[in-house]
Amino acid sequence: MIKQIDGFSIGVLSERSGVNVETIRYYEKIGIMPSPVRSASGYRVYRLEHARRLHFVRRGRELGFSLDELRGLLLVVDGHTCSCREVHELTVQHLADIRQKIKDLRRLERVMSDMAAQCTRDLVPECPIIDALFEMRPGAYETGYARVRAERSSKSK
Amino acid sequence: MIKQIDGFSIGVLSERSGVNVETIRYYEKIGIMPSPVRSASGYRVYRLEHARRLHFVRRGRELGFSLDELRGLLLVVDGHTCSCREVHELTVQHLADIRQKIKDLRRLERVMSDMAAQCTRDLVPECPIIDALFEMRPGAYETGYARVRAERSSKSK
DNA sequence: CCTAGAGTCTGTAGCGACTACAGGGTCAAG
DNA sequence: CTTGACCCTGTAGTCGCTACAGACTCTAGG
Repeated sequence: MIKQIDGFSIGVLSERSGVNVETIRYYEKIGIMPSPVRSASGYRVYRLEHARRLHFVRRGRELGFSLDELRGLLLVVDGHTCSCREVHELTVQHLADIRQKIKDLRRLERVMSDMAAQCTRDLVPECPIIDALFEMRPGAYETGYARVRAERSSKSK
Repeated sequence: MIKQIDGFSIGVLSERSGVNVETIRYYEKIGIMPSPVRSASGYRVYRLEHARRLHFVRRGRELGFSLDELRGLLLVVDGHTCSCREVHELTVQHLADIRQKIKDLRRLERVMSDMAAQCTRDLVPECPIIDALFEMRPGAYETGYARVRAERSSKSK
């Protein structure tokens, strides 16, 4: 049975939470983590509540919340002003972002695997991957610019 | 029929490529884009080859290549030292990264949507989303740290 | 008791990939 | 000749850390 009596150092907190020592100090500096009590020699002394909070932050980061979003969530946590609706909204928005990102990455995956598949590896001097990167897909970037360009060109002619 | 006679300004290149003016200058500074000829008044004068190259870079960025990776690809492009194998390797590695990212995001999506679904929105004072963030999943972070922590704790006892 | 090594402190600078000014010069239209 | 859009350089800011430098403190071994 391990007795964790009172406080522990930043190094222990770091190991316990898996968050880098420097990162913990950084979190303190930007107000994500509260300034803990200091020992006589100026060392930070943490308690279980800090570990709990830091775990919350780490978990939130893993789930892709920005530190700013976490700050908001922590306000809810701290102030018991549990405006559950806001939290829910943030979560749903975040979820939508994730789904969009997945969609984008899937499209990307398709393009990349096509590119890789076309490569014959050293058989021809031309590289289809390089070519694919150079290739202009019409309509991709010309949604708004083509017109402006045409105007410009005819004007400057 | 539009005649693009000779050179064009950074603004035109920006519109044409969809890359920010500042970003183009930044690319020049870090050696991704070559320094173009200057007009008498010091304005950058670009040519089609620049547009082509910038398009390449933009496309690569869209596909998630880092500027450093693109630098490598551009070396291949420039030096005709088309070591196709390297390009292919880079692409395959990149593809693997993308697939991993998709996997991670899917897991994330599941967790997030579970969290959102559990939320009863203002019915109870406890917020299941917040709770979920606080919740310690055993085994998630304790792969390497638990042992170390146990050692430390028993040592420092 | 002394010393070596590990841990901690503050503060600053760096990363990637930009973006946003500030404070100037230039150019074309009216 | 003025106005406004464009361009120039250079620097500082963004996000979320990470990596020092240079100093202090603590602990275990000899």
